[in-house]
Amino acid sequence: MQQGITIGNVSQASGVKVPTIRYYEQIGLLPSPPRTEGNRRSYDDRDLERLTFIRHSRELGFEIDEIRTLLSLQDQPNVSCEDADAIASRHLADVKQKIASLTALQHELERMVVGCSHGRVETCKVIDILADHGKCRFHGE
Amino acid sequence: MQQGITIGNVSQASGVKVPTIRYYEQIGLLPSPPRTEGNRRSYDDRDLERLTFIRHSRELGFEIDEIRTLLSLQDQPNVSCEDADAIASRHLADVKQKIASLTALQHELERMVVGCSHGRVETCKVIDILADHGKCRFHGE
DNA sequence: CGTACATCCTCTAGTGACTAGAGGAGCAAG
DNA sequence: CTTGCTCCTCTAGTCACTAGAGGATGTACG
Repeated sequence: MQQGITIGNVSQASGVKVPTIRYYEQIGLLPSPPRTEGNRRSYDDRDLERLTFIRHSRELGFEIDEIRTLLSLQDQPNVSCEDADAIASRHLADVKQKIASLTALQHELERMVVGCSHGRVETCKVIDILADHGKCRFHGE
Repeated sequence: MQQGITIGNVSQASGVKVPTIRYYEQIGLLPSPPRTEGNRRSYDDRDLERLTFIRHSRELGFEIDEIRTLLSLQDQPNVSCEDADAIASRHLADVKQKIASLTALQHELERMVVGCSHGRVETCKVIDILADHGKCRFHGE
């Protein structure tokens, strides 16, 4: 169990930037670590794990509040994982929805770009479609 | 050419909320309209078109600065539409990238949810994968 | 032991694109 | 004339950071 890791090293190891780590501490997502004589933050392996968990969760698109819940669940191994399952499932539904919406958007943008006359603005499909909602097939989100 | 439209009506017609219209004016995206004697904003059809253009562009995910460019292009029908094409193409590339990333994310979340034991946290795949980056197949954006 | 230089500290303010709310004025209908 | 709606300005809050100022501490080298 390593102790006394500096913020710079825990940042490197976890992939979370130094100011972000301090920000997480400020909002209470990461516990305030003990300080050295010179007032520097002193982390241990447990903090590194926590930060890695956070970074990974953020990469997967979870919000800070969701991560708060997930972290507290992680600390209680005997509790039902129902809540974690619910958070992940809801998030999955969001992601699916977003993909559907973005795919519709992609088709619309393709139609715009392909239809572009590459000439003057007057005959440009890009501007044309944006100006006239009726010509657009995208009604997503 | 209708004139003297209230902010409420132009909001209804364009689908842009009243405070958002005022915000667009503040950041210079929409020109400041003339005022009535009672100091109310007085819009015309041209403003409505502009707002519709903006709303539609926002729905398609364009940023305000991009919309600024697109709007100024729309006002110059004889200019080459190269710039508009470039903006749309770049945006299309972004969207494709985002879809790819979200799709990878979707698979990872599915793996988490499906693998969930629906029992205690200790054996929960959701928490497990989040905690251990090595078990995750998602490494996107 | 001195001196660079890297790393750390706190604090405030800025980002994008709005949204919420306070506190007040104008306007149309009954 | 009053009720209730819309409108006005202004400030501050949202989310998840990021940037920068201004200063203290720690470390490597000569």
